[in-house]
Amino acid sequence: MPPTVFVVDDDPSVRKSLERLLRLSGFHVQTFASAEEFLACRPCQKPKEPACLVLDVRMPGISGINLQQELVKAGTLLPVVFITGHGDIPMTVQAMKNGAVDFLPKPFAEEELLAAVEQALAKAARLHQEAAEKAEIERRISTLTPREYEVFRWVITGMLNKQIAAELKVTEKTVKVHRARVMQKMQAASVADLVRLAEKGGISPPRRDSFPE
Amino acid sequence: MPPTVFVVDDDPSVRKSLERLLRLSGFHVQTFASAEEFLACRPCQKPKEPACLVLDVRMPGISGINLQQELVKAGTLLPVVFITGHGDIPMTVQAMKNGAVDFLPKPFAEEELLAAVEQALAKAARLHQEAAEKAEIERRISTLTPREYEVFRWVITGMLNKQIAAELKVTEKTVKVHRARVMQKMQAASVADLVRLAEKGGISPPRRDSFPE
DNA sequence: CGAGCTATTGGACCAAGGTCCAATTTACGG
DNA sequence: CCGTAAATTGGACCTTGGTCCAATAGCTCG
Repeated sequence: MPPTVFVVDDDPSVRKSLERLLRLSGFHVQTFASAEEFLACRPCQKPKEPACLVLDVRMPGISGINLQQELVKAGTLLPVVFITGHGDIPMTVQAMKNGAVDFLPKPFAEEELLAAVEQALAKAARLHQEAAEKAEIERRISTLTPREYEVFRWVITGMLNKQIAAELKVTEKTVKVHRARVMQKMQAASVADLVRLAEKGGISPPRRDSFPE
Repeated sequence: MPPTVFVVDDDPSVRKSLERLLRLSGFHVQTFASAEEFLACRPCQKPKEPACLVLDVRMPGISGINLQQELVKAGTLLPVVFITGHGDIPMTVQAMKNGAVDFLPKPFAEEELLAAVEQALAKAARLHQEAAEKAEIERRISTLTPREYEVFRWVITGMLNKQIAAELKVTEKTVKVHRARVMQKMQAASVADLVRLAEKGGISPPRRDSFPE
């Protein structure tokens, strides 16, 4: 199935020609006449397949820049390619700071847009991949009991079972049990794996209770 | 000691006023009349302290954009704040894609420039920190003998000594010795530490020789 | 050629990790 | 009030990892 390109532009003729161009290039296209209309389409903002957004900067109502900001704030991983007839430099800077893939002033060559869209879709694929991995890791973490989670965080600091036991004020035996469950649930074959999973999952090491020195 | 701000602009009056503004704001300032002049200053491109570059886009000879590109290619970690009198959107996009912190069309408010410079210096501090860490890790890795390096790469995959020994076609004993040296030289207290050092140092796991299945 | 570094291995020993068995206590929801 | 899940602990046993000792062989550099 071809990747989807969303197009948001208030000018019907632009929508029409963009849709035609993109379809002929093999993409699935969905157009919207305004930012509001796009926002109304919930599934569009968290597509299951990699997708990207071709967005007009200047539109009645919510501007393209504002729409992008909203999407970023919402954590939507939808790379944006801006097109504009009347853009200025501060606007461009803002858009790029917010992670836009490209910012094309009209008129632009068709190849320019297509290149930008390709790049945006490539980025979308990367983001999707990373998000999926992170989600899977977080899913596994969510199956840990509170105690197991504690042990998990200590283990990835490289501490010995004995030390962790002292930290949690339990016996080494208990730590071993929890630790084994953590390895199982996280599907890690070694401490090395566990450390990598923790890094990707953004797990911070705990701060110690006791001060040995 | 205050951080340094490099200023490159062909207009003497701009240099003068920028230098004055930045000095009054507490920065150490060094000005250049052209990209060539800046490039001639070798130490400026790899400063020991965090620094940043305020750069005019349009200049005779090498343009600001090209200078930035050269610096990026050379791996210089010098955040750039662009200023320009006659910039256009494609130029802005290019500059931002190359990692510019900001792109200010003249005339701009003094506060705008100062804010951008502050941000650039903050970024410089981060980059410096990261580069220093990476350099230190690479220094440690460079002290490893070839064999130790091999063992290092296998250890961080989480393999057992026995398995590594089979992989290298030596006895488990030998692996233990190398492994101990690796831990020493890398200054790692645990496998968890070692894995993190490897990640930061960009060490890739080796591909296996033998196929157990 | 001898000095020094590297790679290799052996033995002995202890500490630590992992696993199988089973058990008790606590807390929460139906 | 009972069943389930979580947390805790014990014992026995084996595998691994880490460390101390010492030794041999190949190699390169003065």
